Amino acid sequence: MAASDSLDAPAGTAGQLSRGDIPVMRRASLREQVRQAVEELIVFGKLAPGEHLAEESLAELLGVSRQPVREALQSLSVAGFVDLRAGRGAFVHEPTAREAREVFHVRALLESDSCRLAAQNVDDDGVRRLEAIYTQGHEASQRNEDPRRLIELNRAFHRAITEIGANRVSLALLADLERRAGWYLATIITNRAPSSWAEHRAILDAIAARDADLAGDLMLNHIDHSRELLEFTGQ
Amino acid sequence: MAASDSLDAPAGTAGQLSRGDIPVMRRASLREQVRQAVEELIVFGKLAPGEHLAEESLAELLGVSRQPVREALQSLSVAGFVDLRAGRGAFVHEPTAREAREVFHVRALLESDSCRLAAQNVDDDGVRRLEAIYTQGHEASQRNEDPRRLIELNRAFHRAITEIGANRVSLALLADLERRAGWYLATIITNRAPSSWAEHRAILDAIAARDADLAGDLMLNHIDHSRELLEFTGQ
DNA sequence: GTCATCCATACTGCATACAGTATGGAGCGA
DNA sequence: TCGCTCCATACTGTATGCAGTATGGATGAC
Repeated sequence: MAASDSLDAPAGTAGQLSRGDIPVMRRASLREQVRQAVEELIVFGKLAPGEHLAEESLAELLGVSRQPVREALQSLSVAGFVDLRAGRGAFVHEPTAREAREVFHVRALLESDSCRLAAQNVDDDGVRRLEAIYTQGHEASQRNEDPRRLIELNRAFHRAITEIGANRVSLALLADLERRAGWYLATIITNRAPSSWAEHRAILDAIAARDADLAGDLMLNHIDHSRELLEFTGQ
Repeated sequence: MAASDSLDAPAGTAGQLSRGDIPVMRRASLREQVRQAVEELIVFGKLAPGEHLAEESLAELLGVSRQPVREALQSLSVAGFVDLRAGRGAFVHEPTAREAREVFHVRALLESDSCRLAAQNVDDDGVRRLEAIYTQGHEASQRNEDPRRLIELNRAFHRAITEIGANRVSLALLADLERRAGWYLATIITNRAPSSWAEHRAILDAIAARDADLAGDLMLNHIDHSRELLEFTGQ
């Protein structure tokens, strides 16, 4: 890391340091902390779909004033976790099976494209990074480790590909879609497909071979295939 | 419309009316009005990229308090029109050529998919609606009408297809992307391709024939093709 | 003249205050 | 018993107040 290099240098030659090289713990804004807290409450089911989120009571619960709570709720509204009814306030969004399918569909589109881009942009270092995650995931999967770890590794693999694809707009959209998808998985989706590391292997090979079309098609099938295995409650 | 039907009915039988059938002018919230006002100021170049948007002065300019301005700025930040720097406030976002390309790319992806869905979902009424817009656009284009009307018709055609495609998640994302794209077109893009109604004709035919794959491919080429004709300033 | 330090300024982020409105139930009449 | 009206309540939307911090220029040291 550049910062530690500079720290190793003799005192007085710290001029190489640039802004942010030595970050200090800067507490995130209250509205951001509130946002994360409320999102977790929703994702973990502590706040049920349809529930009215009164600003005052939420503020008291979290030990802050209404203001940051308001702003957090508006942000969560954009992300699809709550609905704002004019004059009524915020209510926990009630996801439908249709909506879940749509989110997964769009996610498949964007990830497939990112995968295509990744195959075009990837360098040897990127391939090594993917290999490392794949090995971890493959082994963890075969050893039947903790499901949460498996999910985490699965996400890591997908995110790494998206980052190599390097379309920041797509990256930002996918971040939101993934969090929504995670919520759906935790609530209205009763049965999820196991992540297939055999398919991941094929995708990785296509990327390593810089075969963009193949990589994109494989990823599309990979996600759409798993989507068909999902079972939705309701609708 | 259901409302007028009911209004034609004899007095006293108004029980058929349901919520919202007779909407009254309900002023949008201040934060929403501020949001739109500031977005227009940015899109029309009244506020230059990089400019600092101080809450107080904006509030005074618009005749409201800081509160709705704050909330509007946060909303505009999510939409990509302003950047929020912690402790510094809001600055008009400075779009790059790369970012513009990425937005157009993602837009092409989503619209192409919507087009595919449209070809699967469309009914005869939908085809007629597209035909009507096409005819208008084609003729207006041949008569070389006001560029703003041409742009409007072009948008109408694309939006109609997206609506027939009926993926609401995609629809919402595209609405945002289109507004960003409009801004880029107005600022950093110096030369835009004329909308091709010949290509629109082919897309419409594919939808009418319910040929989803062809429709999707045509739309992808249509947008990606026009993207290549764009010339960007900077970067 | 150059550089570091200090401070006045301006503005954000959060808290509080106030006015207006949606809502559900009590009360009243049929 | 049923339905309408009216009102108390609770909560949102907006305004204002206050404390903390980033910034740029003035001031002084070298």
